[in-house]
Amino acid sequence: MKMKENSIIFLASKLVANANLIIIDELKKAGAEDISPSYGDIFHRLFGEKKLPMVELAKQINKTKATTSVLIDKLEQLGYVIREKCPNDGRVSFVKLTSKGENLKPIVDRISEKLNHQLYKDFSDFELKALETLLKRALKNSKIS
Amino acid sequence: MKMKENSIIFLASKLVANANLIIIDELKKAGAEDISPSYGDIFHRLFGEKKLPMVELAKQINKTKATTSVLIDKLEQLGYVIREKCPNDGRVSFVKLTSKGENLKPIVDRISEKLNHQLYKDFSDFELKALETLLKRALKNSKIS
DNA sequence: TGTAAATAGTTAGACCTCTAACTAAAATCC
DNA sequence: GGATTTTAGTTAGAGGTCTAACTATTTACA
Repeated sequence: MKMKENSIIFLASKLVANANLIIIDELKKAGAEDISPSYGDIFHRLFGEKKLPMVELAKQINKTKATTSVLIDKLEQLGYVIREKCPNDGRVSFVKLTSKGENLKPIVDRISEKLNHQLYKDFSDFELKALETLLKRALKNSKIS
Repeated sequence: MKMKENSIIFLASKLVANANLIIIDELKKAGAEDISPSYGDIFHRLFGEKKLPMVELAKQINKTKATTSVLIDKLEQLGYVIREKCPNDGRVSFVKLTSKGENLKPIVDRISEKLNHQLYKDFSDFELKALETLLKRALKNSKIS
């Protein structure tokens, strides 16, 4: 049972880092150099004319609302999203994609698919499922009690 | 085979994030509040009177040499490590722990062990091995070609 | 041998992320 | 109904990370 360093965490963090490198690389190839992987997650949640309050978006992308606010600043500057005041609740502002943002959908979808193909190309369905299940269990154990 | 978002990468990154939270928490409890998880990796490589050139250390902890240099600055300021000029090669400076640094070994070891116990508490040896193996394969596939 | 190329390390500037402190609006509750 | 608390969002300041540009030293090669 003994392991040199926390090798699973170590492996996982390297894997995530490499996946991010691939995504950045693909985005660059697709001409979307101003986008970084953090934004991919945001796009995912907003594709399809969805609009989300900042806090809700933050929760979904697993970032603090402060971080999310800054990310949206940047994305708004670049013209990918806009903020829209909620008429019912003066505190809330919705975030939604502009058409420039929606246009990124095919690119993001393709990158996501390509990434899956590359990372798990030699995995059987069973192995893929097993990896997912085991990670989920470790993740559950990692929740702060 | 189709998956909602890259769920494995998503799970992995959440797992790593949670593990880091746990580590930070434990370090705080142990009174080493000035240390963050990035440093844990550095300590691991240096425990036991080892001395490493900056570039070699950077490679081992999977960071750029620029980042490593800054991290070592901080650690040197705090008195955990020192730089030592190499007599044979004027370009290299070794990094090594001070006694204050070496004293952290039991704490870091205990945290690492505790983390393992928590994350994989309900894993059989087989499952643990499987997770490691599958991650290694995905990691290998993720290498930029 | 002497110039060019490679290597070790640092610094500057940028980006993502966090926590803490703040403003503004809404909900709660005597 | 008015004071308190909660909630949404932003801003400021800090830390970790990166790339690019730089210095200094060493190696290579012609």
